[in-house]
Amino acid sequence: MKVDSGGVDLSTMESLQRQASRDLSDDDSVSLEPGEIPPEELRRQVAEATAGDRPLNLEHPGPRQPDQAAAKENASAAVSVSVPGHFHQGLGVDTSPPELSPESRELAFMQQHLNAHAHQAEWSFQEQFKQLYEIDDDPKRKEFLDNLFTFMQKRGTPVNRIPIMAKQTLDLYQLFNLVVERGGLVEVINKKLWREITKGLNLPSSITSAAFTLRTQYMKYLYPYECETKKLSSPLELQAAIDGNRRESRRASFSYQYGSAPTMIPPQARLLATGNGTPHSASDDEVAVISPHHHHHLGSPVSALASLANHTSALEQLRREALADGEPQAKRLAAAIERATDYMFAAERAEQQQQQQQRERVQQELQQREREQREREQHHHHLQQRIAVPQLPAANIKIGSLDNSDNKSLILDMSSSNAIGVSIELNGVLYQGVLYARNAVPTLSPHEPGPQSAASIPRSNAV
DNA sequence: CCTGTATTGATGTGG
DNA sequence: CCACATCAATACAGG
Repeated sequence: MKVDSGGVDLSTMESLQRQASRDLSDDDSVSLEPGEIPPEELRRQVAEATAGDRPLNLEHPGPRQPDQAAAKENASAAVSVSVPGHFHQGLGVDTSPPELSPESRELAFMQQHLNAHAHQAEWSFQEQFKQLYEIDDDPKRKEFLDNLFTFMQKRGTPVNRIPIMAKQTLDLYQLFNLVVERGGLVEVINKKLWREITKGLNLPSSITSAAFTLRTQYMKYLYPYECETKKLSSPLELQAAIDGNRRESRRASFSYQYGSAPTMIPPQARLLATGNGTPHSASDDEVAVISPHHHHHLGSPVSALASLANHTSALEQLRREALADGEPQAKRLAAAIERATDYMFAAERAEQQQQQQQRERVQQELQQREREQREREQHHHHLQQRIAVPQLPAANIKIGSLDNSDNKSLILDMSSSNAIGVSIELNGVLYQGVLYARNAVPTLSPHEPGPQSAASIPRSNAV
């Protein structure tokens, strides 16, 4: 009934999966306890299923996506062995342990680590990966996916699920190619080339929101990689492109979150998304201290934004709780948090721009001073240091006197990448606590779905 | 059951 | 009318 994307009949896979789910209940060979199946056996089974000879009895249909079988319970055993990087390797060959690239090995390690704590949550993920690898035989696909997943893993936003579109796993490889062919995500948005992309992906036209969905998925799963490997655009350009398309009067959202927090930032906190630039809106009685001396492991704008968004989502939670309170004071607190959030993004963006400029300056200056050795060295050193300034939003953000009328203060300790210490003083009463990131960045926590839940842009993404 | 999240598809809107 | 943005409906997972 469906598309043939890339030479492989996907309907085959569907029926295979359906049958697999049927077999689930009455085949003992796989419904073993986790750990009982020797790796060789698992690999063999995966290979068999992969080769299409016989369905892998590890699936059951999920009501939401009947075609996306996702068996957790019975599949858990297989999971620890079948790491994404392996699937293609095991394709119809199995027998000997596949040669793994260092990346794959790392991935494997991490997955195993993860699975040790989360057998359950992992199968659908594995299944989705398998499908993605199997869409066709193109060796470049394997290479691309390996690189992509490794990259995402390293930057702290591991791909824990494959997006679904039109009841099929979205072919990230194909999507990436199609977009890059057209000059990258920003170009595609600006030139409105989504139609071509959806055609290229054989997506049915019934998905009227295809353009939007593809864009959001791309931003989540592929854009960082595009930035890294193709350097076709910058996040700021992307934001500008999105803003350019945004409809008037609609609520702007801080769309580009780099695979992190959902978009529940209140409208007031979104001046950044409105396009007219600089963070102006903060009232004079607010003070934001942004001190970027916290070194982030990746030091890229990408991770900085992700981290920032993490923090922000926690803040947003706080804000809502305050809002839900109903007390006038709490409401004002909520407003204050909004402004704090606003400030954080503003500051972050400003800082990134600044650093971009610095980098450019560095380039120029380095060329200029080619001859004057001594001076050059000084500058070099100096500028190197400036480059090295980490881009994490802030170690400490302090907003004082948030309201003219009362004495309040909000202090955010963001020195940890996974938690925010929050101290709020309201009329002499001190409220204090720690907000833990819901999507802890590099931590492989069993139930923590990394980017997938976090990065989603779709609507009701309340944290 | 409730909440959070993911996905789909209807509807609205600007060009 | 097309192409896209937005949002409501729906459904699963986990607490």
